Amino acid sequence: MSTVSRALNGYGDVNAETRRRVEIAAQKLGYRASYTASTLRRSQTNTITFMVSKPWTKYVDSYFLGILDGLEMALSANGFELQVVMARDFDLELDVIRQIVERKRSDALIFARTRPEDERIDWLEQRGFPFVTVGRTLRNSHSFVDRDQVKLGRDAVRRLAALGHKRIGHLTTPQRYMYTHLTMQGVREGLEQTGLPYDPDLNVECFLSRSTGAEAVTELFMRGHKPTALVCGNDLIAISAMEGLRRLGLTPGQDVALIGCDDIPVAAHVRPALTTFNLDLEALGIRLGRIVIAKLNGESAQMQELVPAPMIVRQSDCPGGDTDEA
Amino acid sequence: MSTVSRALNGYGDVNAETRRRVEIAAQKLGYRASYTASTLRRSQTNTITFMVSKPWTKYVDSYFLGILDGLEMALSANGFELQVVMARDFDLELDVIRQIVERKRSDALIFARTRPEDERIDWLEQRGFPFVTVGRTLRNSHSFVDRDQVKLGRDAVRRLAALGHKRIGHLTTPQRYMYTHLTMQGVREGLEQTGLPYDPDLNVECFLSRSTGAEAVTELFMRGHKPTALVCGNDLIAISAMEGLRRLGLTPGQDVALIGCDDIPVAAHVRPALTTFNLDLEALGIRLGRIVIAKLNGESAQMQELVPAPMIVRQSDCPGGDTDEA
DNA sequence: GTCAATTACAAAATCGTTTTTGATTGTCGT
DNA sequence: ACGACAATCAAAAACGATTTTGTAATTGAC
Repeated sequence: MSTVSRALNGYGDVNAETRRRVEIAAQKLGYRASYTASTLRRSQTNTITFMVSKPWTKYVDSYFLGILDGLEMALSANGFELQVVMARDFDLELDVIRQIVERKRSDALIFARTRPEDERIDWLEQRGFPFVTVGRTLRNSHSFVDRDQVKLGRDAVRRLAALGHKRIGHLTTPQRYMYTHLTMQGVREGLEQTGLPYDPDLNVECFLSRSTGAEAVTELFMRGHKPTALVCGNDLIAISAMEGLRRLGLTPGQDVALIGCDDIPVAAHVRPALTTFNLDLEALGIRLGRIVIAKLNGESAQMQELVPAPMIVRQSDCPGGDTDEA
Repeated sequence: MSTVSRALNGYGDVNAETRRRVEIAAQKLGYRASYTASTLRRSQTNTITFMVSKPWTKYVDSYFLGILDGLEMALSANGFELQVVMARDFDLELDVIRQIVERKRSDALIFARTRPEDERIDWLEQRGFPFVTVGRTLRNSHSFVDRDQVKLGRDAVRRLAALGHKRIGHLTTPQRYMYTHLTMQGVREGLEQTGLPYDPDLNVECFLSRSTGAEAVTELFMRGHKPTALVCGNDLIAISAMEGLRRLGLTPGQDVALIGCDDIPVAAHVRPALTTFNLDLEALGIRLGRIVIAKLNGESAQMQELVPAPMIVRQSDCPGGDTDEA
């Protein structure tokens, strides 16, 4: 029995001939070690858990799936299995985490959509349970992978400014999330660098769970500060904003420039084709996997990586008619 | 020890006072039964596994996530946990399934994207492992939930025919999948019912993993059979097809009518707004969960449910200029 | 008051592995 | 020829729960 175990797990102390015999017997009998029993004995699950949070419904589109794709690749290459669990509501997130950690269901945890102050991170740090996040927090005391949101915001504004725009609106993602704040910071920096004034009234917060870009545009124009360009927190917001502009009798990509974010599949196919920021989600997932594995191998240092988000220029970012002077 | 177990699991044979003491002690110590040990002893995992298959990358958008949302709801309400695993490639699907079944990681399996002849189903049926699929097969010998694809294809054609179209193209999803064949059957039935001839040359197969609608349109028009309307296997194909039509100098929703499928979030925001078929993925997930639970409770009958897919009429299905007679 | 039944808890067996410890055999050097 | 050592394998302990079986105290019936 013990010999079989050692043979199948490739340990020493077992004759080559014996090992072979064990292997063909296992093959013939269709024997595989019970995952449960194995996990119980060696106290590690060989499983990494990715928690996907609300709102993760169809509106977030590709975001999680892309990451998971890369992550699975990195993990399975190292003998780990990827498990995905979902928290149906914000309130349930911590419960889900506790369930996993306290019942010892996983070796490490990964989750995205970090908040500026994130209780999930506090809780995990306190217990010393290994985890990595997609996204930063205010403290940044942990390991993470993130897109360079600040640069992204800066780049968007600088491009629009270079095209001659003077009043640049920002349809932001929910301020609950840290990445929104980083983007906003980038936008401010971009304005500063190009000598444009920062006007908080040009920001409107949108939801992730509904296409609220159109409403945001209406709101923005009703306030009276008519922007000639819009930085949009994601592509869906941008596409919905186009709709809102049309309702106001404006032509998106002609009267008002738009820049989206994420480069979802339809971004290239809408009219005008959306200028946006791409992100190699799969690569991000792979990095995530590498960091987790390093952590489980005893690497105790914080590993923090920022990945670039290149701009994909299409047609929606038209030159800016400066309506004040023109 | 045994008393503690029975107290915490709510069994009899334990004094109310003792139970209370156990509970507060557990609370104070933060004790939770190890999932692994518990699973080993009672030989059931209380976990249902959903396998998501290739291509499941960003192009499939919301499909899986919507189902998972509903499924999680149904399962957690019954004390089951949902686990998601991914097969990175078609070849790996069976391996993943074997891994789960043979290593006893899960009580039941769910997966989508069934094929006309599906070896996964054969394998599972042979071992008697509980499973439910999203989608049918040629034999339909198992439990499933599916959208009424035939009716969907029929409805699409009938609507277009009623609008005066005589040559209706079909940009199909990959023929590898069963649902594609069912839709095609529906399209044929629709043509029959409206007295239109069926011309296989008006079908073009598209990919899920890339936006190939535009190429398909080019192909179709190069063949010489210029359709005045297009039934598209999914919304992304439809939106990409619009692009292809424009390249040919045609105006989608005016020169050529389009009907998509799935009602992805942007469908309402593109120009022309896409007429498509909706599907309540969450409800589908809930049904899925109910069936699985019934199966685990010893229900041995095949449970097969078809859910309707209502048409969402927007602007892309314009009246048909019949170019032959006009 | 005696015996059976009930209640409440404790002890021991069990689930299927992995790991530790123990035992047997053979080899080698001196 | 003897002990040391290596190579193999077998036996037993351990992982942390649940379930079965056992036991003591209490209750109830006659």
